[in-house]
Amino acid sequence: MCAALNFSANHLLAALPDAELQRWLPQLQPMDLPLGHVLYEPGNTLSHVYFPTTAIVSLLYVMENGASAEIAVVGYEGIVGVSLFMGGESTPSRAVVQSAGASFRLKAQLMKDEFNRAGPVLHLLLRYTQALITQMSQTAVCNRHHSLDQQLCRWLLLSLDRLQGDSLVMTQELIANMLGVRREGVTQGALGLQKAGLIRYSRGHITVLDRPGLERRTCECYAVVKREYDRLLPAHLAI
Amino acid sequence: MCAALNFSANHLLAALPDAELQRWLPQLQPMDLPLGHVLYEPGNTLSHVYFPTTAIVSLLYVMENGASAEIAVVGYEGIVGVSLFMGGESTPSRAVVQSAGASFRLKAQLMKDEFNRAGPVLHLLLRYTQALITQMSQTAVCNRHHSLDQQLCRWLLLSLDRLQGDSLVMTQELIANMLGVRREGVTQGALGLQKAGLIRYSRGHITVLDRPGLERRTCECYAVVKREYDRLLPAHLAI
DNA sequence: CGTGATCTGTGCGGTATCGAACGTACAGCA
DNA sequence: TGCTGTACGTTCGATACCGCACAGATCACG
Repeated sequence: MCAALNFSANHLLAALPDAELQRWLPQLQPMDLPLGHVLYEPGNTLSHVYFPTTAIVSLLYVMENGASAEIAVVGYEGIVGVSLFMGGESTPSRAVVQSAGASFRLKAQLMKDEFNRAGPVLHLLLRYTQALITQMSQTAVCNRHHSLDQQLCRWLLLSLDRLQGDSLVMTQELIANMLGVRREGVTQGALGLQKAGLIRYSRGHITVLDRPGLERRTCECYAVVKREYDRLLPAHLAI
Repeated sequence: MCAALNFSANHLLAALPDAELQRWLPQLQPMDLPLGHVLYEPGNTLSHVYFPTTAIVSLLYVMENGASAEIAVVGYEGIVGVSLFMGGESTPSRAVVQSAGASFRLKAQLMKDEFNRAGPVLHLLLRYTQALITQMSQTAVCNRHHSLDQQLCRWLLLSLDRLQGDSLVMTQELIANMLGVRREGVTQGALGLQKAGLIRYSRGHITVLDRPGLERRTCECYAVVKREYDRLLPAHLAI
């Protein structure tokens, strides 16, 4: 089956017990997410939650002066819209599609009802939320202490983990927006990585050539987040 | 009644419905938290959760090289140990008492049992957790984009909100640890604030003289977090 | 096949923060 | 009264990143 239409390509959906799955299936609405599509805006009440399968979504904070910073990234391992079941219904951040692809979505009320059954769904979603919290915390630490170069590696690895294959469609300008740095800074960093033979890129297409090399070059933040995702959302959730 | 022994000095405890409160009361153990006391270490399973009343607790990440960064701060409005009910039982961060004071604590198993009743306690704690998420996200943004000066103001305000009175016991060295900057940087910032007549300090005692002045000088991050706490944990939770 | 738009590379000055070292001042204790 | 430790102030060179300006390079499309 095409991954885009296979609900179990999202690990949270794949981890649902059969009973829940049967209830959800008719309500799960496949939805393609084009690059740059905004899933929610700061302060807006969510109408749906999204379960990416091949898409990647960035949680982004945009400041008053227009500068921005990525807070976390969500792919096939997660769900976009945790604030819905956390009780706030909205957040001060924005969710933008960082890499085009497929997803499923579920109506907000339905998601809340399912969550409030207080069964396995609740615990699954909360464990995911804790993993997300770790990613956000580590982003804060990384922003404080690590070089643009290291952060670029971390960002590439986090994206790579959420993609099939080893190439991503992403301009340096967009990466700069995510990292909250200048485009020129990303150019310098990417040049370094290319000269070191770790990546190859051209006009918005990046291919990772040496993943272990990237892992050696990045800061500890990547490993911390990875380890915590693996711990909280173990392999038996895999497809 | 002395605030330190009044359970309702913690806003989450104060917001408990009567039924829960009666169950909890015999189990709520008052506990003084001295400056620097570590409530949990990264990776360790939590034995208790803490409800600060007059104490302030920092969630801190300590890197491999010893550098550190504060991720969030918890006072009378919150609870230390959300990972317990989120399902992870531990986090990669450390919880340290930033300002000595009182708290109540509850045994981990008890907290989990209460949470799993899936009643008002669950929703209250999850709303608080979302507020905490906002604080962490905003810390990430602030670390990326704002000056040491602005962050110092933000930090002072966040601490002040969690204290009675307008003075705190805190050396510049400790503040530097929290913010993840050099002690000299804090000295410069504090000098500026003192010259501007916003604070007065000497040997580990800081008094805020002009709170509105601090609010004008800080970045938008403080207001964003404050607004979200007010929204998610509204005034009727107040003492 | 050319033209404009997009993406990437480069240079230059400015600034905030770092890292390290050292000087000063106050507080509590013997 | 003086000693000792802790807290705060100052300096200086190094550097990472910013803001701006502009120059190639490649692609999409008419």
